[in-house]
Amino acid sequence: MTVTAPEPRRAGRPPRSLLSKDRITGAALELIASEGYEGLTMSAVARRLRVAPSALYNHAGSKQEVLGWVQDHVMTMVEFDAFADQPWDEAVRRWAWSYREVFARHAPLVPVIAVLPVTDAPDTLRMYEEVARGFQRAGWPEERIVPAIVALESFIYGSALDVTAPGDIFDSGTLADRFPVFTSAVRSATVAAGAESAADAAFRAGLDGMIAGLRQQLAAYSS
Amino acid sequence: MTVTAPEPRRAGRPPRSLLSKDRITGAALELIASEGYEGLTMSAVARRLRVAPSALYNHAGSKQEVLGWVQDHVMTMVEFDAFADQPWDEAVRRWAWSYREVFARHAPLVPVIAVLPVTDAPDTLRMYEEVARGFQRAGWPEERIVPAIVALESFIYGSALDVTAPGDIFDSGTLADRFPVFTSAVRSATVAAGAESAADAAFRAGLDGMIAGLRQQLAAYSS
DNA sequence: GCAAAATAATGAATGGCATTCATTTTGTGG
DNA sequence: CCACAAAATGAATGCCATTCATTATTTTGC
Repeated sequence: MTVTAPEPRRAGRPPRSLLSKDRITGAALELIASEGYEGLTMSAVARRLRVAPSALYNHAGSKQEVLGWVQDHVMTMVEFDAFADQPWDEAVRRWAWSYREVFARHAPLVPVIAVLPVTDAPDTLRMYEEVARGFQRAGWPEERIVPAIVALESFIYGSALDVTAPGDIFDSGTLADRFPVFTSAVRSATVAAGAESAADAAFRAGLDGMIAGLRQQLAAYSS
Repeated sequence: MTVTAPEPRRAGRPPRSLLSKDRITGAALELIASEGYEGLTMSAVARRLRVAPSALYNHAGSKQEVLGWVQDHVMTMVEFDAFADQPWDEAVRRWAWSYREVFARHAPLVPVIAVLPVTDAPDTLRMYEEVARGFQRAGWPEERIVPAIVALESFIYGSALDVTAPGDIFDSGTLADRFPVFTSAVRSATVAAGAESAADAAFRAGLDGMIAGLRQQLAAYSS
């Protein structure tokens, strides 16, 4: 009985194309899930697709571009359906919590987003469209919608990074006695947080605050 | 007349130490100022200090550690003196604007901060101490101070990233007609922003909102 | 005061990375 | 059917952080 040989592929265009934007994105996502972002290299993606690294460059111009595809896919995991049937406050709250959770698991994407235009990211645009409609329905004047969304997003991205921080990030160590107020406040907050993580407590406080503050701006505008 | 030869240094410990934490940090900061963060490599730092790259590793364990030193220095550029003599709202506002401006010029540090403990960053701790005191003086209960600061910081970091985004980041391109509400809102916001950048408008809206929302939480707590 | 150890430099690797290029093969449109 | 585009291989490039053996100097312990 003969085992089918590994049979390394010869050079030259294969009968049927081995790669595509979707296949590359899929392999990248699998890799991220199993190895994390440190494991996301062009070589690793190629290996997973049983292809030479250089083959990827027939489909993607750069690793950055692949990251852009990943990013657009990750955006589909953010839940924004609450905007369809919930009051504005509640919809924003659910959207924001989901958004943060997704990007906390994809923190290395956060700095990428800032640089990446949304132009070729249809799924990302779909989310923005729905969110903008939710704001509109709640009575937001058109020119204030985008600033409000951007402000919320900025908070969400920053908070997603905060989730990945080590729990003892504020440990002042040997310098504690030089900074008594802060040191005591950190201890006190840790105790008060209880089961909830410090990051969750901060996100809750900030999000509720921002929603209240934005609603207040809206009310001021309406009157 | 003889020119003093370049005289390459021989191997072996030099009479007087050429490197130190401060000198390395200084060289890194100069490099960042002139070349940006892409130019910040261990080789470039070494070149600027007229030293072999490997010499740096007698003083820093890794590039990450150097980045930590840079980060602590950058933190000293954030202005927080308003907490000494201004009402809470105004002090927070000034601190936040300054904080965002500094880190917009050092955006690549933002993801680093999230991971980096504050333990060995005395200047960073100095800022936190002063800010915490400001909150305390304004009547904040001890256990709510840190979550509020973290929430503000998260927003600030996210907004600093937003500043570096290209102006047309929300250009929906050929897909515009599929997302009419969002597309129109983007246009409308751009017009309304006028001279002010879109990022500034969003930051203003978000910051004012969050300050108002936090103040409201404080009031609810006090009563 | 002297030997041993710690310190701090050089210079030569190492291995990983994204990316480019010449080459080969195959599919496709005029 | 033929030229050209598309899609693969494999070799090479250059950059990067980091390690290690080596050397010279200072510091420290006896």
